[in-house]
Amino acid sequence: MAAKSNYWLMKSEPDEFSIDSLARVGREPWSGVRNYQARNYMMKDMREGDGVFIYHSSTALPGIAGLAEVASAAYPDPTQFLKKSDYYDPASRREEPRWWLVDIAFKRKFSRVVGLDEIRAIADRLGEFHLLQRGSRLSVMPVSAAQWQTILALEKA
DNA sequence: GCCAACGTTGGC
DNA sequence: GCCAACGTTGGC
Repeated sequence: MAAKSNYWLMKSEPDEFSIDSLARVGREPWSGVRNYQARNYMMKDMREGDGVFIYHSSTALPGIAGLAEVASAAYPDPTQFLKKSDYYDPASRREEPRWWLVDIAFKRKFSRVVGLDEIRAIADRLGEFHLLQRGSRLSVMPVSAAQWQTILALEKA
């Protein structure tokens, strides 16, 4: 059996949904992912209790803003069936939903945002990391245990 | 606001 | 099945 990652990074634009939003609500369905690779990670590989870095994108200081954990098994993203939703997908059918998600629960806001520039500066210690790959756009990606620990230490640095 | 990179769509 | 056009992402 293939080893599953126990750690993840999930991107969000803080104007839409931030670590503070998550702290406020406590728990949130991670709706709106419309990329098959990102969906597959949520649908097939995530397990309840897995650790999640919450990453803020498209903002003045892009970087990791805090920690969450996977709080549910995967289930169909309800927004795909809502005609008024930005995430409505007319091609998806209830008998065979195309888009799946998991719930995410708030764990901790970082004392400071660990910036993308800082993470990039230690790229050689992190090894292969999708976030740092050229043209990276994936919004849900695996993080190795070593990367998880290294980035947690960076917060305190 | 710009633009490079990427995924998806659709004509053929 | 190819690939140009298009829309989106996301850092800068």
